[in-house]
Amino acid sequence: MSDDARPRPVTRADVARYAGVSTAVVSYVLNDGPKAVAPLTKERVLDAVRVLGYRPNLAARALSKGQADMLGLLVNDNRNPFFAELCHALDQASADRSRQLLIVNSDRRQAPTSEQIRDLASRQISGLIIASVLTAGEQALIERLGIPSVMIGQFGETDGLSGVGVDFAAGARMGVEHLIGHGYTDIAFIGSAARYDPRERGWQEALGDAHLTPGALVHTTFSYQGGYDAGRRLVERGTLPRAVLAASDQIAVGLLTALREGGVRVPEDVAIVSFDGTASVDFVWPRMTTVVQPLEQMAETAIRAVLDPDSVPRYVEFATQLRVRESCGCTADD
Amino acid sequence: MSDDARPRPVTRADVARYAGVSTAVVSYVLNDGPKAVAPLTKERVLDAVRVLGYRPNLAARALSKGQADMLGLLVNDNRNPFFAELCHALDQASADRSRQLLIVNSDRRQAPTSEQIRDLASRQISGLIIASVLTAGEQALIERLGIPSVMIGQFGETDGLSGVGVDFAAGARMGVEHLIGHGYTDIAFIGSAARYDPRERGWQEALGDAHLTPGALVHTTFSYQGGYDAGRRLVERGTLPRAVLAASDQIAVGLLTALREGGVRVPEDVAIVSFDGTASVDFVWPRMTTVVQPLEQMAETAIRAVLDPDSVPRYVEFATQLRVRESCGCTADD
DNA sequence: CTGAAAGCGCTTACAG
DNA sequence: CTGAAAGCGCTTACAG
Repeated sequence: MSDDARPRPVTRADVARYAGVSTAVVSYVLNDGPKAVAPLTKERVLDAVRVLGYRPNLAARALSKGQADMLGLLVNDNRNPFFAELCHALDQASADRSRQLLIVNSDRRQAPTSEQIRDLASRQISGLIIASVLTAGEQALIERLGIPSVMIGQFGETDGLSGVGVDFAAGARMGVEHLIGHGYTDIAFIGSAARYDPRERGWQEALGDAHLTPGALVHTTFSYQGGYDAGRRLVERGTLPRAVLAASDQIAVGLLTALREGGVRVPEDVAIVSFDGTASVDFVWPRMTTVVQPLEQMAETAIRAVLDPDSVPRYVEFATQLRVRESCGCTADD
Repeated sequence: MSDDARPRPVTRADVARYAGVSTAVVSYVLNDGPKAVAPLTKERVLDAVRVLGYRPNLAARALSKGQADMLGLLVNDNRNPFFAELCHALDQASADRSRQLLIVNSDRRQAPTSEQIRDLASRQISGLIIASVLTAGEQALIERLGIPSVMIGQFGETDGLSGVGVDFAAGARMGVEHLIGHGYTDIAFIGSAARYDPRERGWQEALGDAHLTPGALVHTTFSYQGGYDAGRRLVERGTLPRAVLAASDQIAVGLLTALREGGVRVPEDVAIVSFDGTASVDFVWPRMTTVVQPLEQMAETAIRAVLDPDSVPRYVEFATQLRVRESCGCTADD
């Protein structure tokens, strides 16, 4: 229905008139403050609200309070399965706190991130969650605007902003140690070189502790295509590692495709452990053993960090968990 | 940075004072109307805006205009790859029209869809895009609220609301005809029974036209798990079809996993064509031949339908396109 | 072409 | 415990 004839909406004044009180009292009732209201008056007001089907105009409320009940989320691309799950978890966590999440893809055409940040600010958002990599200038802008904000899923602490993440290095160690437990000694790492990745360090350390020499180190992009390209390179090189730790599920899936295409069997020829624990890798074949990030908890913590900063440490790091499937060489009934 | 000390923001009054004009003139300049402004005055205002770094308070604007520059999107679960791509396309199309998209997952805990619709309305959204199945009551609510709205990606026309979709039946026919072209005669369909699916009809018709008897018809849910379950059933039954049309990419991926797990080769034993054309199925092995929905065009049209209803027919149906890969039996260099 | 002013629907300090 | 009133930052009909 594309009819523009909106019915005149019920306003607070209507409710006040119906209940025989002032609009202030209606506010006191609806907001549970800042003044107390006599029980009977309260009943009358709630009744009026019910009868008239009243809903506060949230734009008016936002103007009046100088703050909307919306939270911004900056994400590079919501289609990436990991970030899709993160968006979903954050949306749920926001809703649990009666906030609407404004998801902004920072890969939008012709929209510099700094513009998007300013736009969110002009919408009076009461907090900002950042799930994409920012420049120093963008971080400074956020601080200048004074928006409570938190980075989620990034590496380690960031000077200006508070953050929620996982112990990437420990997670990677866990993955590599599992591969070592299978008896593999030639274990490669496929990840990104864009920034220093603690997963790479975890891989190295686990191998060092086991007195193994590091296998191939392949740098690529965080995408299916990146994993695929890395896999092709390994296949063409002719010397395949016995096992691989992939820095993300997407890389692992691309790798898997390249290996199969090259006639390489997984896990018989090359075993894989990936990172993230998205649902999608439970439906590839062989099913992927993966280091799981606790997204729900991370999301819940991030929302709290933004709405109630003092209740959360400046940097919160969660532990990961290994979800064992078949890509590592375990069998379904291990 | 979780500091709540927001700097006092620059308001329209500041700009007016700096430029030596009234706030009305500032509005005329910024909104290009409704009154004309002398070129020199305009320059002075724009200068003031630049110097002061002024950004309009969008909550105030929304209150004043009775309409926010935001569009709502109702989607069942943004993690589903197809809907993730749809969200992304709609986000981009909204941004192209200077609107912010408010994505609402209708699978939120304890949040009836009708409440979510009312909530969006109270935020003064100027339009609603619906990518999930609504009850009659929910549709009626939307009409009652008078929000311009459009359904996207659903089956055929819906009485009340306008819509944008694809010709599902023709797409399915195209997929089945491709399989027939490979010489397969035993072609199954895996889809959902929740509502009548035109893809099922397209499958039947294509077979009928080729004088083939329909293969197995398997009803399941639209998910990886649904496809997996359907695949297991086929494998356990022992009589595999020679080819399958899957009603969605997710179903196809789940099916693929179940088949491989059962030692069935794709496409040598069972060929698959799927529906949707999401990016993810280009990175399974074998890569999936799929019927592609033109999401960008659909998204752009849906946004237009909501912002400028008269420029778009009440129901717009796009054609699909076959993306040929290897799961159907074609070889990489076909 | 420009401005003074009312109004959008809330919140909240202030007074009673 | 309740209310009259100012104010949030815009837009826009009205007057000049």
